[in-house]
Amino acid sequence: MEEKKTAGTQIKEIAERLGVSQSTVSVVLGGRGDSIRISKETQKRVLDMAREMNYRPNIYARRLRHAEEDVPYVIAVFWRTDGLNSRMARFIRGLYEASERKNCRVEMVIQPYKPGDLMAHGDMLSGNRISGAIISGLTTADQQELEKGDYSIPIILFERESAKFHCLMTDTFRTGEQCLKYMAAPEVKTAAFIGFNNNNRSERKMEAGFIFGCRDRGIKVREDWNVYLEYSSYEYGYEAAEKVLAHVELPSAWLVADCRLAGGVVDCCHDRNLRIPEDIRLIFFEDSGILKYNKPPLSSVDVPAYEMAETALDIIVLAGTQQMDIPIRREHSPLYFIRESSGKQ
Amino acid sequence: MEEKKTAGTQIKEIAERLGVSQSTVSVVLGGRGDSIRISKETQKRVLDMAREMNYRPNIYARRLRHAEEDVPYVIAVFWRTDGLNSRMARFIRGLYEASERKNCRVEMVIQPYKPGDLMAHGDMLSGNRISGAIISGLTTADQQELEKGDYSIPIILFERESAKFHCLMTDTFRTGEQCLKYMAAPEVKTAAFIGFNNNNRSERKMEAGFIFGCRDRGIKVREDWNVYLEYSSYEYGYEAAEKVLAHVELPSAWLVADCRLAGGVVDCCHDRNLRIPEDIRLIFFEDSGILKYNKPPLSSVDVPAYEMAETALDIIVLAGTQQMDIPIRREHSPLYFIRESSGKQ
DNA sequence: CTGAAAGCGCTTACAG
DNA sequence: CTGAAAGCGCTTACAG
Repeated sequence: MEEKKTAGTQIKEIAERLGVSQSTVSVVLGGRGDSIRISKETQKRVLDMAREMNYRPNIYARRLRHAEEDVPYVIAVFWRTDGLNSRMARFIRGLYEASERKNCRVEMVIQPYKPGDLMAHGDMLSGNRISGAIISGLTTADQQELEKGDYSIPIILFERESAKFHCLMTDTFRTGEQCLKYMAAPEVKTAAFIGFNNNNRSERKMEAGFIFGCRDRGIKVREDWNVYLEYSSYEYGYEAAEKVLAHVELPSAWLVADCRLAGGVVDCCHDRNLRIPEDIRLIFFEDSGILKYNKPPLSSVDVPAYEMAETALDIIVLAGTQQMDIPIRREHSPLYFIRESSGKQ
Repeated sequence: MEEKKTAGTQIKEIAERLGVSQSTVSVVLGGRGDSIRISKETQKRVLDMAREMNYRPNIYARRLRHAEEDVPYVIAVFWRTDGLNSRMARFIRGLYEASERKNCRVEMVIQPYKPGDLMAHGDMLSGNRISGAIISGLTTADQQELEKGDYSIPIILFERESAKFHCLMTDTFRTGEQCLKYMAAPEVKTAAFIGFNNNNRSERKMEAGFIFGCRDRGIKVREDWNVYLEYSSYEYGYEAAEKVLAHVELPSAWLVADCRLAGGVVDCCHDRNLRIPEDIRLIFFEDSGILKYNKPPLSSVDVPAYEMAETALDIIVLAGTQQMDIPIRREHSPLYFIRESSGKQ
């Protein structure tokens, strides 16, 4: 009465209904019915009943039973569905190779989530179901919900500030300054930042660093020249470039917060007969394959996914034994890919 | 004596060494020492011993203990480390969204592997540790090793033929024919295929389809015009284009087996003052972001990762209850992205 | 050919 | 504040 049963069917139930023993059911369901010489008829009855009762084996019970020699770290990687791109793949690779270098077994569970709906997978984070979690692409709302919970596993946020969880980030303020530095030149008169509406602190700091860099160098930049977009696409990039061009004086230096805007930005400049980098200097955030082989090659700056993966693994391993009351906060330097579009050095 | 113990430390051992009970150790290690009011001293002793003995909790035991209401399918996705790109991310997304549509819980474990070394992770496939496996990027050698084993879970190969495992593929012969059809025109005189050395049947069939299509239309194509590369990169693409250009008569139509060659191929044509598509028509295999925004936009054909993910999930769910003696083989139609580079339709 | 029982490693009432 | 015991769902010797 009191005791709640699990929702799913278990082997025991199948056995009871059929009036056979658990082992018989287990063996048949495990595909070893023939080798153990269970009668064909019994096998069929078991299989039919399993189907009828919609039986699904509990993988965790099986694994426990098999008692693996070397228990792996089970690491959940939460990634936004709209960010499932090559950067995610790079991160996975980084995590894999870090685990090889450290010679520790890792099982990577990738858990996509819809922005704003992270907590739909909240049960994964509680009850010690995993060794640790890495969460990327968090929105402010998701983070608020997340912070409400109480977790006993290490949780690592990417590019987000938190007093409660471990944070791995790039120093974006400095990145903004540095990007301006790469593009600055005596002839550069104005600058602009093309970013997003979504209230992301990390990006704001990049913008701030960029603007302060401009101030230091006497390059004009005004908040109302900057453009804030809803979304990243070719079309938005084109439109953003048009808007900026309505204001800035040439030559100008632009820091663009997402490489998926690159095609549109570059084409707009081209359509207006503006030369890159002579008239417009450009650096994009995130280094995708489109940039390097553009004419001219486009400069970019990217998150060091590879190193961040290694640090994340370090934290999870450490948290395995250490009691970590104070969350770790680590800033990595970004990766700069300086090519022609930002002007000659 | 007989009985083998697991390699790792268990809570029981810690408790024995410390002369306390398992529950005490469990509670402290679970981070609930304070709320259960275990003395600070005991807590410290437990924590220290756990560290000393290098204790790592068995996640599977924990999960079993928590007896989740709804047991998920645990699906391992094997992916080659050198192929961890946006296509993998797209596939993960396809699998995730398919699981949502079907309303069935899926835990995706992504297991990167080095080509030629798949079986280093072979234990994951045996002993019913997972509900099913999807293997992408298999080399011939890896497949041979794989076929030797005996598995009771559904294993699904991507773009590989097998009599033993389920196979999800695109009809590449037809793809080759179809690509030629898109590029064929009265003025096209010759054609060439740029591919790889690696003996991949799927690609060979694409080449064959392409060549037979040429034959049907009286377009000249000779095996020694075709180029087979070691690797995919800008440089190899450039080099390949140079080699082909030493032979073919213009205008010509090329089917190029990997989009990462695109930059080099396009630049080589450009450097020789050849126009796309007037002099050279091009279609690439795999649709990456570089293609669409090239000048001119490049045509491509790609694997329908999204649909394949859905079919893969179907198979795994089906195999959960059904005894599937005969492996399923399913051919999906590829996705064509026909743009300017293949000539006007 | 089939069944009863042990046990994988953990957590959690419950009793003291 | 701590310990003994039950049990999560499964598989596998072992005995019949």
